[in-house]
Amino acid sequence: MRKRTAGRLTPRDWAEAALEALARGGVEAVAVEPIAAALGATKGSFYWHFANRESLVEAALDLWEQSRTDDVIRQLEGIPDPAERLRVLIGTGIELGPTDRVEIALLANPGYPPALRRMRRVAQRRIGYLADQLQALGWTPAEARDRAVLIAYLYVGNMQLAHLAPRLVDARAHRRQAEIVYDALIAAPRDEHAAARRSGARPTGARARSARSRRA
Amino acid sequence: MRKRTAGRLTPRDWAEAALEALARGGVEAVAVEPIAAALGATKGSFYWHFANRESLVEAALDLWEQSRTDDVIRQLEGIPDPAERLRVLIGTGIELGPTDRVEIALLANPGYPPALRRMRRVAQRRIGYLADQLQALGWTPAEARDRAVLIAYLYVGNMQLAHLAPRLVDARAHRRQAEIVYDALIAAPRDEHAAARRSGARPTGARARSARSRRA
DNA sequence: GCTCGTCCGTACGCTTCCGTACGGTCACCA
DNA sequence: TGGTGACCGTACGGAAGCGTACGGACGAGC
Repeated sequence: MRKRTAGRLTPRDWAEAALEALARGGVEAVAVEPIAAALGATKGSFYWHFANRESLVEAALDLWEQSRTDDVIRQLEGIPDPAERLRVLIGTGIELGPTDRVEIALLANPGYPPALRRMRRVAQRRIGYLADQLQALGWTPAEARDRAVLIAYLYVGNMQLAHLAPRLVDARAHRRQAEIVYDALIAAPRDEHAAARRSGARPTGARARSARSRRA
Repeated sequence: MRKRTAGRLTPRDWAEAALEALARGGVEAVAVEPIAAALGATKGSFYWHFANRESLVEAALDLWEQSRTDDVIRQLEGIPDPAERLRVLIGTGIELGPTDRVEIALLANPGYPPALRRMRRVAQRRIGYLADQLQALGWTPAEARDRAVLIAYLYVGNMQLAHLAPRLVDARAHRRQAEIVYDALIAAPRDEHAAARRSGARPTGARARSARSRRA
């Protein structure tokens, strides 16, 4: 819905406007004429910068892919501790999830290969990165990968359901659930210190409870 | 793609054909003329049975909703043990997930209220049912609900990613991951017998491993 | 065998969108 | 200050799909 600021439009302007349309209504909403109207321009401008609608969709998808991989990973590079990286990723990831309507829209188009390719790449990079962090925490490569896949499932599922039924994902419930996930799938296999730290800070939490019951 | 069998078509015929279109290409693929062609009929027939395209989409959605709630639950009623019910649900649920392209297609249309309503109902019934089973296993209502939500996340995420990258979900990996989920989120909080049984049957598994490390 | 209601085909207008053709505008540079 | 090329608007043709109008076929009941 942005209006044109300067007199001239760049391909980037069109791609960003297309990304907004993508977030609103999926691939089918990336239509040249409505986007042109939203930009305060006409098709004459569009077909100067792009060959056809297809290339506009691909440009928008590229923008999205980059924001979901490189940008996120670069942002996490500042955090030295892999456990903390995972915490931030789980937290902000799920926090950011509901707002990422583009991904929701993309998950929808089973028959659109360009979107499929990018989703696949994003998923693989996510899982690879998660597995690396888990290995750094002491999990074997095989265990790390299985757990990374499960975390990716949780991420996607949470995003979808948060969008469907926001009540499921209020802040408190989300914190509780994140804690369960952390204890159940992430917590280092041989690092009882961290677990004790968390249990100490939150003595009635799930971890302390399940640990107790397991020792009983 | 079914052809017309008898001379006359029923609304049910149209709804089922629409459901197939829904599975293939999402809501936007539910178009009157193509479906009429697939049925070997024309729009003249369609507009006799339905007021407009909208009502056809809703009929298809109703068909889907029923198959995802009542039908599944009724099928599980035959299993007496709640733990076994959950095992079957996790197993066949994830097994059946990748084939359920309708749900994938529906998750895609954030801006379509009729689909949203039904997805919400399905999600809530799923979570409620899962929570009931978990309570029957000894979890408190609050814990059962959090875990049920997480399992629903896993279900949806698995379905999505299995569709995206089938290699992530080969049978072996899926079995391993299901076991991790079972141990981490489901296994009864006070029932160490079941855990021991599973550990005995699969001594090098994740549960035995993490249990050992937790006792160390 | 006639009638009537059910069911379906054909034909049409309307809208939305894609892509093309072509002419106009404006900055910049020689 | 005239020209050039980047940029954009207008106008058009075509395709796909929605919904309507209307007429024909066909079986059930009288």
